[in-house]
Amino acid sequence: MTSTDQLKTLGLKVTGPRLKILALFEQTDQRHLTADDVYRLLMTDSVDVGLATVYRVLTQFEHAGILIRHHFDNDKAVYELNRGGHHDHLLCLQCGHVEEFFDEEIERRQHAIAKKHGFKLAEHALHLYVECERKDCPNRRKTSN
Amino acid sequence: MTSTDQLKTLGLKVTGPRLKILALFEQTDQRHLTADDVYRLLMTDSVDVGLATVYRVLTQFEHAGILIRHHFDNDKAVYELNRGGHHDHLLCLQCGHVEEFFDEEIERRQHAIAKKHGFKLAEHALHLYVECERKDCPNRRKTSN
DNA sequence: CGCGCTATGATAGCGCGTATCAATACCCCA
DNA sequence: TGGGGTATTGATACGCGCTATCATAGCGCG
Repeated sequence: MTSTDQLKTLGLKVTGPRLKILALFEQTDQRHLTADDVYRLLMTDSVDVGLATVYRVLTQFEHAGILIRHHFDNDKAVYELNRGGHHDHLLCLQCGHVEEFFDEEIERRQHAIAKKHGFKLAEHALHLYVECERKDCPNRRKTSN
Repeated sequence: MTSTDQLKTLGLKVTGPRLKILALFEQTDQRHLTADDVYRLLMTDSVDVGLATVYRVLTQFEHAGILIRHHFDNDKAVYELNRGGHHDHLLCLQCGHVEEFFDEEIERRQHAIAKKHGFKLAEHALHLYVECERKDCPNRRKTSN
């Protein structure tokens, strides 16, 4: 399915900015991008999109299920393409490197815990903050600045 | 140990605002307070403390280990008294009710996962967002507004 | 008690994100 | 294919949580 069809299917009008932003997430090797990252990357590609539009499109894509939003413990939200498989995140405190993982048992216990407390689990956030053992942390910073 | 001694031990000058804020956390039944919560509660007790001081004291207390700071998925940070036992949080999406839990097995697996990926676990955040089954959610909102 | 130095309070500033609103671009239909 | 109605865009003002600034106040040591 083309990006155009994808947007139509979701009931979103097919516009330049939306196509450009979607293409960006599909092409870049950066899995996790902030709104500002997106804005800058578009700029460097000489694609002229307003910052407000970037924010709007990102939230629309999130509601449409195309993107997933995360709030790692810094102040900016990051978005990643929703490829379907749920996972949690492991983040290096030194360099900001992000890695993904999934643990069946943890997922199971989360549901059990919620149930034990009399609630129904709706969603969860599990962030493991780690430190690279090496001083010269090999990973590049993920989010700019 | 008195609050005064506690502050001295930590190398913090014993001042009115610091004593008042510490007393607040020790007395209130609200385990999790935002900076604004603290500010308002002091106001209603006719204790005149500037908002800037509230923010400063909270971060000082956090660094000193008296308080623990959490960023639940809303925009404001909340603080709770550090009573020593580590725990994670379960939050009702409807009413903002906060409950605490601890799961030995999840803790264990978190360390194992970090290790498997070649990192050393420094800290973690695990938030379970749940929904009260009942429409008339019985729990009061925890953070004001 | 008095002095030095830190803490405080009022307020300006900052960063991320959202609301506003006129101008634009998409899409439908003739 | 082109015109018109409506959703989208972009520039910018605003909101909110929090921090920086700086003159004044108050803690505590001698």
